[in-house]
Amino acid sequence: MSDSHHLPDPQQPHNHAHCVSHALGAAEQVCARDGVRFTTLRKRVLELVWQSHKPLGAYDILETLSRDDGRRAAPPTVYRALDFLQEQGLVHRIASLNAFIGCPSPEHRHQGHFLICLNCHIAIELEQSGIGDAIAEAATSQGFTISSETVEISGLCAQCQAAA
Amino acid sequence: MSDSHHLPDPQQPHNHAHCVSHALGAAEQVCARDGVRFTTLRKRVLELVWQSHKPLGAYDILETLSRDDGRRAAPPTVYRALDFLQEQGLVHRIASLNAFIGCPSPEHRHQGHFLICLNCHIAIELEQSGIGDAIAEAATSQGFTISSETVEISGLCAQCQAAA
DNA sequence: ATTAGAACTGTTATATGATAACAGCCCATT
DNA sequence: AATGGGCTGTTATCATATAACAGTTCTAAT
Repeated sequence: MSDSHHLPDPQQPHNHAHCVSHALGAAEQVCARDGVRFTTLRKRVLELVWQSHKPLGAYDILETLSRDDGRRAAPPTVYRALDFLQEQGLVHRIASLNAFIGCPSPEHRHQGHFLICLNCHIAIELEQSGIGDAIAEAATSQGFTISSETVEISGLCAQCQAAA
Repeated sequence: MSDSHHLPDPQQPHNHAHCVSHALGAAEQVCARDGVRFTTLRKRVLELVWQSHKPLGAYDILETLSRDDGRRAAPPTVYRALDFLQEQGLVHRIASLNAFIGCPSPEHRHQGHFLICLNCHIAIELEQSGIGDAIAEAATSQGFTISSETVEISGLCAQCQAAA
């Protein structure tokens, strides 16, 4: 499967089913490549995370899961699936929101850098931004070795500004 | 009071009392300038946050406060003080740790960018790093208007690497 | 096919972080 | 000295996350 086509801009109206199927397909591939199990539960949780481009709380996922199954799921069920998905780079955690969002390009491991709209709540992952370089440079200048980065920029997206 | 002298490197041994008195002095000034009340409680909380260069949890502060007073303080007491201190730019919140750290230069309002050591837990605020510019550029290119930034880099500081 | 071990999921209980709502106090201005 | 706004105390509760252990399912090796 090729990834050379562009994914749609999350802010624009688009056929979101494509986003979901792309994400699930990419996830299958990543898990197969890495020899880890993409179980039904993990797939369901990833699918729920991808229900929109808005970061989703673990308890929101839990509630949907519980509703779908008719019985009460417990937090560890969801957190373990989310832990797995994070380890595989299939979802990112947004620390400033205590929430999770699907990664649009999980085939290469990376830290997510996000623009998060305070109005529509959509989070856009920056893919080629120069932020990583600036961070690497700052760290190097202090003799600091990076193991993970949290970069979350909140504000107003272009669409919401135009609407206001 | 002049701020033209350099503050000590938090990672190096230093007379930490200077850090604390500098921070409290700066806080007095900022509050006077902005016409807000630097009450005893707010001062105590700021002092506790400055007890080290490690981000400190709200409940850690609460516990110390309770111990000092002999009676049980309640969470809102601390959270309200922390909210105030954040609004004045006197402390920053570290989202990835659910913790708070004193700002070394509160006289000019800014977002903190941090290097956080996973070993010694010291957080170093980057002051002139180019990260802000890279973020501004990325945001502009997307038509995004920034209202706040969370930049938290975790890894190993120079001292801890040398020690290992 | 069988089975033993590892990995995954279920379940209960609890830890940890943060806020809502209201009462009472303090203090600056009149 | 009165008054009103801002600060603090207090109780209750919500929100997020994890520990610990039991039971189930899958995989790999026989």
